[in-house]
Amino acid sequence: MKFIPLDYDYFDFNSKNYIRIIGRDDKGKRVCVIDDCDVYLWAILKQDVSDKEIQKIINGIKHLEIEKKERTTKIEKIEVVNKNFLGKRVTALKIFATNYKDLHPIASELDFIEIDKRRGYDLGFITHYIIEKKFRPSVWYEIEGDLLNNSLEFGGIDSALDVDFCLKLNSHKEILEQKFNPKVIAYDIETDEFKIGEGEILMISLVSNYGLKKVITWKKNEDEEPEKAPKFVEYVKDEAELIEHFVKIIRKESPDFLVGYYSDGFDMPYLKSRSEKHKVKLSLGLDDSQPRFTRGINLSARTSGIVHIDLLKFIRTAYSQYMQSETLSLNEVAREFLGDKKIEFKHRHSSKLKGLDWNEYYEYNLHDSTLVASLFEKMWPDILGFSRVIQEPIHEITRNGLSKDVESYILHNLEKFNEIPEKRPNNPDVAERRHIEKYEGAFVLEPTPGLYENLAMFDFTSSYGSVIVSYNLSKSTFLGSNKELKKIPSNETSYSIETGGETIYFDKKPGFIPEMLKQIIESRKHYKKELAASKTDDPIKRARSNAYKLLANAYYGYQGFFGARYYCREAAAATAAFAKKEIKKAIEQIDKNGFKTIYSDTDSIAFELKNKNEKQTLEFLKEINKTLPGIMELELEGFFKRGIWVTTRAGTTGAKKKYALINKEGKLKIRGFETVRRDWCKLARSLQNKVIQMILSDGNYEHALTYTKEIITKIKTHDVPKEDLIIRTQLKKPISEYKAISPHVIAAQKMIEANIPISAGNLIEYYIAEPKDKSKKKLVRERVKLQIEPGEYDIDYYLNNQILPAVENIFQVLKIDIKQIISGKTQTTLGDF
DNA sequence: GGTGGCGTTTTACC
DNA sequence: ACAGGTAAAACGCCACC
Repeated sequence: MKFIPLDYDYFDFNSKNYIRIIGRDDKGKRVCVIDDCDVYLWAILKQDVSDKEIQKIINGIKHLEIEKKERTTKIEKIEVVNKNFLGKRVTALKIFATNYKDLHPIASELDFIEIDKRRGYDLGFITHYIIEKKFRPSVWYEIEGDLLNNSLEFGGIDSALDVDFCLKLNSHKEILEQKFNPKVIAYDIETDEFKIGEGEILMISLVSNYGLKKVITWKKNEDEEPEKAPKFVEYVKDEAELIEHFVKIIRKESPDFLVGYYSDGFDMPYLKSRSEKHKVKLSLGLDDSQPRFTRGINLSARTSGIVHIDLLKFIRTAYSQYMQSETLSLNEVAREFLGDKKIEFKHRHSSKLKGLDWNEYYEYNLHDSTLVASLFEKMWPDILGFSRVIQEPIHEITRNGLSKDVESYILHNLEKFNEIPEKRPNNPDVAERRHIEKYEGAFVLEPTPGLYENLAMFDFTSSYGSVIVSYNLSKSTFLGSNKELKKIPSNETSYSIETGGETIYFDKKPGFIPEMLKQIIESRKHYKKELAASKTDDPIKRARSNAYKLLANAYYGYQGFFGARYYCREAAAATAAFAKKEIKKAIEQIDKNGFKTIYSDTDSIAFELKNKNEKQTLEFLKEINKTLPGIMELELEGFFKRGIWVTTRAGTTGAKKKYALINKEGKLKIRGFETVRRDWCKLARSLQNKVIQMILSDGNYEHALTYTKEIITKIKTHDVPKEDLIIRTQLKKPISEYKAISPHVIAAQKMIEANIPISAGNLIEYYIAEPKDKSKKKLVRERVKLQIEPGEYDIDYYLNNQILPAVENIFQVLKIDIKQIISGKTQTTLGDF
């Protein structure tokens, strides 16, 4: 039969590990596949251990047993194998045992002096299985096996599972490109208290991608006539019945994916807590099991056989760095991806709702699930693509961070290099790495403030990634520094770079990490090209391209990340240093060839064309690319009609990471300015945006100045609506942990006093109000008010701390002193002094 | 007890 | 739990009057 594996789980039977995969066949039937695989770990031997000694070790460990309450784990066999570890040839013992969970204690028992390292016991059984059997998630297979039909094998697993077929796998063969339309249900709960354990679940909405659309609720107002409720509403008796009914629907529909938004942290734990309270079973699993929660700071909820997805988590790692949205609220994310938005609904406690208010509430609840379902449809190609590229199941792919994604990719590709996996760092290792001094990072050129015309911008494609590949920078290729090496490696065989006052060396013989990254970058290029060439958009190909792009961009950060298996601070430092060297070289070339560099940051260079035209610039680009090392490549980011760079607030130097460009079509590219910062009020941001836009399109300040004066007048006459003055700042940690009590901390305290639940991660909104007593209240935080608090805004604050700083430096480039205009004085020229 | 100056903390961006 | 670089606001603290 044809089969696509979706949900991976494992169980023990007769003390051995079995994998249980649930997926679908091509007819849409639910299928469960049982399989097992070799379980082993590696003991890497020291160099030149004799055969006799090896035999002695084997004899010493082959009778090793790990006694556990529920099982005894034994060594099954031991092989001697030639492998690579961190690029070096090693002889290793492949020690097969009966249970993966006991590999760690076995490793601890291997205390022979000839054994150098123990590896391969900390991958997690599912990852180990996928590597071992190459039965990869989210890919179609032609499979063959023995049907289990009320069989007693595996403790009667098939009869306990709610699937159409259950079989023991004999063989599997990948099939190319077969379409898969998953069955998806999005869900969302509404409660009358936000805190888990303190309120009741009022209603649950369910929306599928095949027509299901429901709100289940036990809340109806007595004076409401039920026939007036929308058709999609289904009433139940009470909260307990609500949960039972929800479970019944999910189990009956048996979707592949149950999708929520922040559902790992809210909906699922809430459901669990309420079901415990009412002593009803939340048996969402196909094996009748309840959701399992992984402990740790970040809750994650796993339902057996039905993959539970918290879309928020996937969005955070896969998209957020490329998104415009300032928060990851469902509302804003839906607006960005779907152009849709949440139905406005003022949340009130359920006791305050009456009559037809409830209908609005139902609609609102349903709409949230509709949004989640649509978002899922949009993101599904990426989820599938990520799962296939990284080779981890969808449950993991949708929750992992970038470092985990990179690491999984590496682990699943080690075999091509005959590599034994490196271990996870232990706590002392991590602690030590975290305390190592930071290394020097990117190069940022200080711009000369001014208004420039006729510009171009180049940037390095996958900059750091291409440096890692071109200079072969990784843990396994790092040779050491001049301070510790007895013999300095030659230029023929190594790359060298200065960083932190020493010279460090990397082998030229390609290492497996740069080689893998090279593959990633090439694949990305390949898919991108294919996409550009085809007339129709292929979401699956686009997704693959996206996955490779994300991986390529995260590799550098991964090597410098303290939690990484393949952590290598030197490789990360060298990457930054080589990138710096290359971009400086490129700037030199640009200036030597008749252009004039204005600004550069990390991997991009903005310059004036001067007397050259666009065609000549592109020809120059081709030429410079011929001189770049390895796979490094510059590309054109764009041509621009005009651009502005300003001074810092202190006014003495050019401000870095802050500029605005406009192209011939009038499209703006604004970086770093307050316009793009969410912790500035709307008024200041939109004014700055307008001013930038007017100056860049006109090339002079007349319109911008007139407009600014209008805004100033509005502020002075208290004519600005409060919502335009709201400042939004994220609360990054619990209130008690703040050493400096800034305005947003005060606002957060006020919210708690007003019974508005907030916690770390929330956006805090407030405005600065006029002080009652003008003489006192010097500090900004003493004038903080929440939007719901009555009061007038503080004119001085908004003029001097929001409006003025937003436009001052921009006008200053055009020699206009906006400060004088704000303070109401007439313009003075130097001549007046 | 207020003020100026400078360092520190904090956020958000590149 | 990817990295470092940078601007800027506001607080915190101390010397000083």
